[in-house]
This record gives sequence, structure tokens and C-alpha cells, in this order.
Amino acid sequence: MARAATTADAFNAVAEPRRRQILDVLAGGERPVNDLVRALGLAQPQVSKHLRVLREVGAVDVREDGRRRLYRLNGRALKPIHDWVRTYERSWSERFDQLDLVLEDLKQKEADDGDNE
Amino acid sequence: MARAATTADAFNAVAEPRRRQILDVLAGGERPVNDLVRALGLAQPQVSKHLRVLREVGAVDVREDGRRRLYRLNGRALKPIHDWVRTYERSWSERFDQLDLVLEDLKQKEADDGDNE
DNA sequence: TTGACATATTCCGATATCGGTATATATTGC
DNA sequence: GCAATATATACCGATATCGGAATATGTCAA
Repeated sequence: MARAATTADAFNAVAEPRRRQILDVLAGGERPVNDLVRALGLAQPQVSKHLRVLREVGAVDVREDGRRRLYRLNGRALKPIHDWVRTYERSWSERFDQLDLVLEDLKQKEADDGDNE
Repeated sequence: MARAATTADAFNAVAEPRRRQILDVLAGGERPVNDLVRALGLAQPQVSKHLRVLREVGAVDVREDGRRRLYRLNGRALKPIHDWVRTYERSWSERFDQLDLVLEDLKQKEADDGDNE
């Protein structure tokens, strides 16, 4: 066995920086391939290949428009990533530090109440 | 050139499901390698190798304890992932749909005010 | 119909990965 | 010092990737 396919899931698809860039551009709205080629400064075949991966994990949708193909973001495919990483937000967010203090306080008061009864 | 190294950044490190599992276990607190071996049902060398990758991207820290090594989560390394994916939350969250409606409303009122003056 | 344009696919060579297995390194207790 | 334990590293074969280049497919316009 080797490394998981880039098309295995959103995590793998999005590990490639160029593909994140593509999604960032598409966040601004539907775009034909050539716009992406210019925006990223990549060769056209590479862009088409990256788009294929993003399509396979459902992160983008395509629509035909004459000889062009318009790609559109489908952010929903990124939700699993957000869901997973969100549980670690506590590790760096000051907000949670404050919350922890409050909870600690409540716990302490509870313990005190217990002592008094 | 080939695919980026798994140690290139947190995105690549975390694309591997086993490594996410390891972090999930470590979220419960500091653990020696053997605990992870049992928790994941993986062979010890594979766990050590995954831990090396996580160490190289700063997602875990190690502490010596006799013949054991205690690994601890360092969630801060995941912040770039959170920051990136957060901007796409709008795509699936109902909350933002509501916000969009409100903003649309405000814009409409502004336009009306402009007409009246 | 021919040529220009837009996009996708195929082939290439280089490379880093994955799990498995064997082995190295270090620490403990007898 | 020796066996047991805990962990890391080295080697292997299989594989999927990456960018680059060439080419295929499809559409428009004159």
C-alpha cells in the first residue's frame, strides 16, 4: 500500500496548495478554466488535473458553457475538515481559556456547597 | 517533482487518517507510545513513524519519562487549517444564510433612503 | 471545412509515501 | 551484566502522485 489517493477525501485533495488556491479563487464566483490558469500562473493541463481531483471529492461543480466549462465552489465538501479541526480550537483560542476559568470557578463553588451540606 | 512531503505542513500531515486518530487520542491528554499502539490497533513502528511526522509539523511534543516517551498534543499547529477552512463555513452554514438575508435587507433600506433624498 | 480557441487526457520520470519486518537504542529490574 | 520492556530507525516493494510535454476532444466563427 502507498499514500492514500488525493481523491480519497477532502483532506487529501486539499493538502495540495494549488488546489486550495483554486478554491480560494472560486470563492469569488464561477470561473472558466482559463481564468484559473491566469490567476494561478500554472499550465493549463495542471489546472485541469487539479480540477478533476476537486470534482471527484465534490469540492467543485462544473457547468458547460459553449466551449468553456464554468467551475463553481461547493464548500460543503470541506465541512468534514472544519468539523474535525474545530475541536482543537480550544488549544489556541484565548476565548476558551477564559471559559475554562469560569468552569473551574463553577466547579469550585459546587464543591464548597457540598461541604456545607 | 512529486507529491509534497507529509512533513511539509499540517495539511499534508493530517491528510492521513491514522494521524488524525492519534491526535484525537492525545486530545484526551499526554500518552506514551504504547497506549497509542493499543488505542489504534496499529503496529508499534507505524505509530512511531506517524508520531515523527506529527512532531515535524509541530502538532505534538515529546517528553522523556524513563524508557517511555510521553506525547502531548499541540493543537496550535492546526490553526492554519482552521483559519483556511473557516472562510468556507458560509457555504454550508444556515446561520450565514440568515445573516445574508439581514444584510440584503439593510442594503435595500439604504437604497430606499437614497431615493428619498 | 478549416483554423483558432478551450479544455481534458495520456504518457513520462522522479519521488515520497505506506505497511511490514527486522533491527538498533535505551532504560529498567534482577 | 542480562533479560525484558519501550521506542526509534532502516530497509523493502508497491503505488499514487507531481509537473511537463504532447495530443485528443469539442466548439465556435468565417
